[in-house]
Amino acid sequence: MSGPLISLDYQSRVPIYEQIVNNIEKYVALGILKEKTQILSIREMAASLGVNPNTVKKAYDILEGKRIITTISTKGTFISDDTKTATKDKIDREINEIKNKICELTKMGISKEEIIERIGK
Amino acid sequence: MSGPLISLDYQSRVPIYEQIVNNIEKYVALGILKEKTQILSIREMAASLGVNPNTVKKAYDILEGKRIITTISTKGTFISDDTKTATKDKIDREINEIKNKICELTKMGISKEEIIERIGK
Amino acid sequence: MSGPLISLDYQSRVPIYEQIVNNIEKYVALGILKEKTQILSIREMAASLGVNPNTVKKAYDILEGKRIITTISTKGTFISDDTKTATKDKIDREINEIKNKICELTKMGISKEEIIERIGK
Amino acid sequence: MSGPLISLDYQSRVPIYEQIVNNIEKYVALGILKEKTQILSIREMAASLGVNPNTVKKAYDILEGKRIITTISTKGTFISDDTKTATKDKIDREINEIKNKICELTKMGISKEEIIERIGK
DNA sequence: GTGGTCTAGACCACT
DNA sequence: GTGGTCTAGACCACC
Repeated sequence: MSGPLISLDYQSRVPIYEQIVNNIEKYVALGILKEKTQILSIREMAASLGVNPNTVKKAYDILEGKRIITTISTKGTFISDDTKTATKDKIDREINEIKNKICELTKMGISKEEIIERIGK
Repeated sequence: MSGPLISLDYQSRVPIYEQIVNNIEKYVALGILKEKTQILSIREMAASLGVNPNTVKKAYDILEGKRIITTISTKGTFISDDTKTATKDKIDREINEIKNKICELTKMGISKEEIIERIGK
Repeated sequence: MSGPLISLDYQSRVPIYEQIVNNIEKYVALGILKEKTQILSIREMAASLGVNPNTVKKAYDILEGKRIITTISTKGTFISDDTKTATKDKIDREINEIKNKICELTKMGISKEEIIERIGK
Repeated sequence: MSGPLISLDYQSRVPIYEQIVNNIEKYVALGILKEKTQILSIREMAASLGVNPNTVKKAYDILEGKRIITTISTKGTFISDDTKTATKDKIDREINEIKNKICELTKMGISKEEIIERIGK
């Protein structure tokens, strides 16, 4: 079994397990990982990334807490039946962060027009 | 001597000294801390925040490296004479992050119009 | 041949074979599965639950040990002639667990009256 | 620094880290561990229980997820400022479990009076 | 000293 | 084979 490429940055302050979480979250949001799809087993994922299985386990635990994946012992790990809420949450969070940043910029005296112009098309 | 409120999040992965740096950088960019203004001494800042003076020292060292503040022996610590470049850098970084986030959202299938609408005015 | 619905929770820490045991124990105690009734064969049960026959085998072995079911070679598997002791044991265990829980609640400062009220009728 | 005794059962199917969670949850619900109290550090707790620090870490992570404790890096671990909701949740769960058990018993043909009688006063 | 992360590897139960 | 737990111990940043 294979899967989409997960990219890790070992220099980042973001821990490996969280990068794995973010990557999978992103692929689910992008629709690349579809509901009920089986994903790599902990051992496979660990081998493919060159990290320790425990690190992958921690990532999977967090994803399970976020209801993005479901784990069936001795069967494997699967994308949840319903990923819509999780995806919606992620989008909401992103929109909010953009709002905050724009808010900060306007407080610094940058006009909305200027922001839009600088962001480009 | 007092100063604008610096907010610390002890749960954050961002170290305290860096949060202090970010806070002061922000207040300078916002024009709340103006050029040549004297800011709290290391000891005062440490006391007001309830953190170790070494932590504040580290923050001030970094701010000095970024030429945002200047320490004059026996006189105290002051916002630099020229904060324009530092502010410009910060704005550039913010704009870039917004760009990235918008890029991610469009990849998730959210149209530019929808993003604009959801951000509001 | 069919039978009452057996519900499995793959997320539970309780192993599948034990969940099967508990389900059948419960149906016997409830009188839904009556004495001398024939139940599904290992293969049928396995197929109907979508689990491995070995898992069902293990459950049936345990039930047989508890004298709740009896297997007659080439004939099939049946609820035992006498299920009263098994049922009585199960009730005793339940009562005990309720006692323990009430005990914990009172230690937390919840009065007997409050517990009774909150449980309802 | 010391703290209330935490009892572990190594034979139990309930993992060590979860037993630690349950113990601390219980002490908080009982009011033995009060809000803002500092609890044993990961290393101290590990030493006092004779388990690995990672096991304690996992327990503390879960408790933090349940907002029962708060961790301040380099400072230590503390009972949350507000434990009322957590305690209320725990009580609600207990009540619910009692309800379920009573429900099962009545379905087995045990009358409410009989249950009350057997539980005792 | 504190917590946070990660590795390496073991053992277990379940299927 | 799978996931679940646990140990032992390392290294790190922060304070």
